[in-house]
Amino acid sequence: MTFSDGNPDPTRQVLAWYDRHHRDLPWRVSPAMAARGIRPDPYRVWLSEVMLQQTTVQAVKDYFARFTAKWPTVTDLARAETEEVMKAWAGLGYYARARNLKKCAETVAFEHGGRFPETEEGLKALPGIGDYTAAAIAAIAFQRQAAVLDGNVERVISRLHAVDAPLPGSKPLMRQLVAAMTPADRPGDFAQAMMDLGATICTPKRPACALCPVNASCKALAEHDPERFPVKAAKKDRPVRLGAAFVAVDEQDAVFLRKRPGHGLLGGMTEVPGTDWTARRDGATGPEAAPFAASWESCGTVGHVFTHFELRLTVYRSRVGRAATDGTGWWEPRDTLHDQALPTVMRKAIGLALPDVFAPVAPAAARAASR
DNA sequence: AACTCGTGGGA
DNA sequence: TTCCCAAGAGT
Repeated sequence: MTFSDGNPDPTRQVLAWYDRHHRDLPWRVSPAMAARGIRPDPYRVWLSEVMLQQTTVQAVKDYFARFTAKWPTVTDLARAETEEVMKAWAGLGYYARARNLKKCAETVAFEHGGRFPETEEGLKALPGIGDYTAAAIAAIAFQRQAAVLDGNVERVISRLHAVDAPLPGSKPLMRQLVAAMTPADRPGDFAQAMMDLGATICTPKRPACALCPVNASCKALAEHDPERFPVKAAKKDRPVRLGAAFVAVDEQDAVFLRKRPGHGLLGGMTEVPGTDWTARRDGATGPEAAPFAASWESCGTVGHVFTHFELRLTVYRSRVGRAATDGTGWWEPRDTLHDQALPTVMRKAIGLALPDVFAPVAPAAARAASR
């Protein structure tokens, strides 16, 4: 089949490329299996899609394996303790995803009889499932002709059509362009093909256009500057915030931990006591800011980069009796410390205070941050 | 519509 | 070193 301009149908070119060059991923049903009518488990599709939100395939693989081993079905996950889910998610980031994951599992298990809705609209009504994830599950798990638009597809589409309008404003246009390409017969394979193409060929820098199945149709390549796309709005600067963290250790090497509020930054995760993180350079980051009196000893500073600010956290350590602490937390034995729902920044802080508990994380970055 | 929300890896 | 960014969602 050819179009009037003489180029092959880009949709079929993309699918044919996917048949040969698709990535093998733990949550994926290969195109050969899909052709034989094998359908992926909607639970595994959903879990992988949520984990992959703004997160690399490499980072997701281990977490996906642990989650599916521990909770093989959505009902298993729905019955789990929320704290156990937060512990299993610790280190993956964007912790609202874990809270919504649990809520979504409960809704599916207890209000939908353990089955996921099969339409985009039904899926999007669930917590943690937005435009992209709803379309991806509908297409991949339920063979619905849904237009799947993620960062990879945005790059491929914006280059194919040389979309000059900047993201995110150009998203509706791009969704329309994807919808026009999405086939009725293999919508799930097509979505995954476009994402694989964006991840392996149509890359942000130095795309391998010579290997691209749709290079003959690509307007950006014809203009000799594919890297110009997608055009994006200017990003804001990342301010620095300062704070202090206090690692209290008792006679048995247990560490005093607290639970953060269930919403906002690192919501629902575990922490060591500390100050607020403020932009003020004259803010209290010394031992006088500690939640309880002790002979606090400075351990140095850890740096940590969040999405919209950079943190420099001064870390203090003290050996204290259990009676010295307030009632806002608990004492966690050092043997079970690494199983807690501690986000990476807290592991860095504890690692600086107690190098034999957590290996110091990213020492180079920590040194840079302390300057 | 513009902010908030993590982390690690690659160039 | 610094920057970018990776299968985005919620508010």
